[in-house]
Amino acid sequence: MSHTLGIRQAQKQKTRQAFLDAALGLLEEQSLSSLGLREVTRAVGVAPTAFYRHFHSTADLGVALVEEALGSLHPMISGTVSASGDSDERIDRAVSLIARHVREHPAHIRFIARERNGGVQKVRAAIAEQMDRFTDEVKAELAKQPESAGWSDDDLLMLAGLYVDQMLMTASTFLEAAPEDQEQVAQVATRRMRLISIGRRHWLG
Amino acid sequence: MSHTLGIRQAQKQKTRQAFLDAALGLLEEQSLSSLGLREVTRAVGVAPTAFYRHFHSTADLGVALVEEALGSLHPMISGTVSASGDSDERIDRAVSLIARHVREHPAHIRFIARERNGGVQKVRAAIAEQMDRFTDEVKAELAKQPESAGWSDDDLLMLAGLYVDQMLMTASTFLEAAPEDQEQVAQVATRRMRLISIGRRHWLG
DNA sequence: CATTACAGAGAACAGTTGTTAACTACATGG
DNA sequence: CCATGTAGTTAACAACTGTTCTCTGTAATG
Repeated sequence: MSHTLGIRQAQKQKTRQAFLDAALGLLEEQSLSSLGLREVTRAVGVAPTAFYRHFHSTADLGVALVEEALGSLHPMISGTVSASGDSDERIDRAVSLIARHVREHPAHIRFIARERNGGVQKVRAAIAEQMDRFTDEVKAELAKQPESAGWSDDDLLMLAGLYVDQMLMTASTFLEAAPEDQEQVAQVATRRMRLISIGRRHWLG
Repeated sequence: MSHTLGIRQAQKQKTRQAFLDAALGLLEEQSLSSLGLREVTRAVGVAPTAFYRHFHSTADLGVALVEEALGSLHPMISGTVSASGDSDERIDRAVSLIARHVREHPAHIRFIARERNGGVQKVRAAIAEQMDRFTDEVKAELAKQPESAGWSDDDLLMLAGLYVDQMLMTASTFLEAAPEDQEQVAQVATRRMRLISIGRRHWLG
């Protein structure tokens, strides 16, 4: 299917990745709508014009970052929902999975949380689309569980959305909390999830 | 207490308000971190240097906007929690209060939702502080209700935070939804709140 | 081996940015 | 009524922005 690509395309992808990495770094202290093209090329160590070989605009770069960031989030979310064990164990595992992901990819989380409501329409749309995708997957996973017997599609979607939003908010809270507060953030997040799970158990009837 | 202030200070406050209004308008299509000082003065119709008579920087302007936006949100939140009637009636009323607030102050909601995780540290901090204030008030209101008998302080705070976050997210969703989708957004938000309320009822024991 | 495609460099453009200093007009307080 | 304080103006600054056009080196192609 995909054979080893020539040293030319390889170098190009390498540079492109350097753009993404540099941008992600710069976006820790600002929003995408204030990210300048020259700023990025300077950080990469390349001429301003080289930017155009890879992206039409910084908004385009942002859309590419959405793919990367939410791509890395994908396995985390699946792992979160499909864990085995009883409800409390599943929740604990989910929260610590989130905590780990934030530790390993802080810039990705920051970017998504920031630009989800950010000033660049195309990026907001890209994030919304991917999050809808996630929600659908979570919904499918939830549907498999015995607790979901008798649930309508709409209600399952509602619950899945609630979980997904909660996960992103939890991740973002981890990100901004000082190291010594991480444990408390985890506890509050756990109790939130637990309350939602209880609501789920008593939803019908 | 506050007698009529001189025509001089009155004019100053008027100009200051013009800055806030203009900025809020400009921020519908960008984030605070990309808002330029000259951009704002141009929109107000005033010389760039006049800006410094009112704010140190655009970040400062942002902090002032937080006060204004969350000040307008304040009565809405109180009204939301302290409504009378049974649980479902209260939820319906809360959701339509939110919908109305979004209709009347869209720019405020957009600003808060956008800058809550935005690129300007001082503004993020100001929003977090005010939201914590709100959460405390909601917690106090919840504590008065009979359903909260036997609840610990920590759990009440957890629940209050869950409600507050949910309200802001609902508001932001209303904002981005097309007019014809507003009703469905309201329904999903209602069901989310209902599920949380059910979780609340069965939290103990 | 000759030709082509193309990633990146370099220079230049008009327009923008934040900040400074010295100014003007005028409401206010003594 | 005069002296003072101050909201807003004007002009100028160096630095920065996105974009265009031209050029160079070299991997890929036949």
